[in-house]
Order: sequence, then C-alpha cells, then structure tokens
Amino acid sequence: MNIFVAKLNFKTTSEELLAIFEQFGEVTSAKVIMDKLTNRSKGFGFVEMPDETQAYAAINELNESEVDGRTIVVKKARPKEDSGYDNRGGGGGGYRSRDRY
DNA sequence: GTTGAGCGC
Repeated sequence: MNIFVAKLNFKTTSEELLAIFEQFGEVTSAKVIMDKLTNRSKGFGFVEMPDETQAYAAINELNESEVDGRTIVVKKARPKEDSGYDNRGGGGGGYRSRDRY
C-alpha cells in the first residue's frame, strides 16, 4: 500500500517518516521527497506498507496528526491503474463512502 | 534566511 504524506515540515526527513509509520506496522520503505536543487524537503513524502490493514490503521492514526510541529496529511497514494471498473474502495486518494457497508 | 494543498527518479 503506497501512502502519500503531505504538508510535512521542511526539516522532516525520511527517517522520521519511517520511525513514525513503523510504529503502526511494517514499513517497506519510507521516503521524503526533496528538491534536487536546494536539497530541501518538498513537504511531502511516500510510505510503502505491505500490510493494508496496518497501512489503513497508520493512515487513520497519522492523518492530520502533529508531526515535527506540523499537522500532516496522510492519504492513499495516487492510483496507478485506471481500469475503469468501479474501484469504490480501490483508493482514489479521496474519501470513501462510509455509508456503504 | 524563506514557503505550504500536495503525488516520488
């Protein structure tokens, strides 16, 4: 499960993300995107977790949480495949219908 | 020494 983390603090690093997400489960890889020019953090990163259950748990717990003094946004990463099927729970990076089920 | 709604080389 690829997780997208936004609104990170500029001094936040991938190691911090790894430390934060690994608390909720196994983290395959955690990386914060940095600018190649300024070597500064772009303010967002990606976290990959093999277990979807832990991934969703981490998202629910880490979303809108205070990290490094800033409120971060943890969501599912952009869907790679657009098969056209009704991927209601496939994760579109948005909200899911809770009334469904 | 900065900023801030966003998807990675």
